[in-house]
Amino acid sequence: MSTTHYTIGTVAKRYGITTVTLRHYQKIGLLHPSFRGESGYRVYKEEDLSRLHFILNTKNAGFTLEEIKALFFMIDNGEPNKAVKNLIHEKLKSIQEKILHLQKLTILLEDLDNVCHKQMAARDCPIIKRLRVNPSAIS
Amino acid sequence: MSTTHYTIGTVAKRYGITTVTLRHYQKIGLLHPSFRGESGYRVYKEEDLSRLHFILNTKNAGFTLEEIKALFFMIDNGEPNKAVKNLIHEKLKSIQEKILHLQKLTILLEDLDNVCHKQMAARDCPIIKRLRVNPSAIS
DNA sequence: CTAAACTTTAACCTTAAGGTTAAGGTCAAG
DNA sequence: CTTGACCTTAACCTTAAGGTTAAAGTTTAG
Repeated sequence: MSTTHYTIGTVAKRYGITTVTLRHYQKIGLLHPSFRGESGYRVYKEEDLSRLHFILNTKNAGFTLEEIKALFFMIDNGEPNKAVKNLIHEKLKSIQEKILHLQKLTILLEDLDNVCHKQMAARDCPIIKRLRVNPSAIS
Repeated sequence: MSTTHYTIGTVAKRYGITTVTLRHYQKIGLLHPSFRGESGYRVYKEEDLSRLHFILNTKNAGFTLEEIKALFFMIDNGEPNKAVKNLIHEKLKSIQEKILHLQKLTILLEDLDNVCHKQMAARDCPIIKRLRVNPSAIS
């Protein structure tokens, strides 16, 4: 039950991040160390690490730091789970849109690739001509 | 064969961009007006508009302004088309990676969504617990 | 001729998520 | 006790692609 204390560097190493990142998280109000030692050094406790876990995992799940802050707010204020689900649904929607856009780009680029022959000089390449001349070749 | 001249605002309106954008393109060396009038105003000619077409189309195709600069360099220096194709292939590869990543995220988020019930308080939500507790639940 | 609309420049702001640097204080090991 | 590793802060830099603002000069329409 010994309440273990960690300095910023120790925490950073353990989680594969940098001390700059931890200070940044503090500055934007995402993760504050439990307290400061006499020297003014940040002191992190287990519960801080748990919170950091959450942050890193959620970030990895594609949420921005701002969104994670919103999540914490919901959790701390006992808001209904519905809000959390909504956030996830919005995320899913925006991801679907991104995927769709990228798939369109893929088709376009493959198309451009096909009309183009290796030996040609770049300035004569149909890719170039097509991009240069036709205003609505690409949407 | 009248060489038509355009001011920056006219060009911007015609292409649905702003004058800021045009100045920006000039600053980064992407598009220079053919010359300046007596007043110092930028004067764009047809060939500048053609180049602008190319820029906007290519940008829409997912290339960054830096990459478009590189394309212009290839074209101007008569580099072989192979270089252009290579750029496209790299673009395609990075797009595929992005799509894959987004698809993984989708699965993860749908998974989280499913384990979560609307009525619960956010702090008790399995989503939250899962994200909080398990360091490797998310990759 | 005058007011509105347009243009010029430089310099700063924006998002996201930190990185870098400077100038200094602190802690642990030898 | 001193050296090196670690910590502090503030302030600025980074990417991408512009947006905003200010203070001034120019052009055009009524």
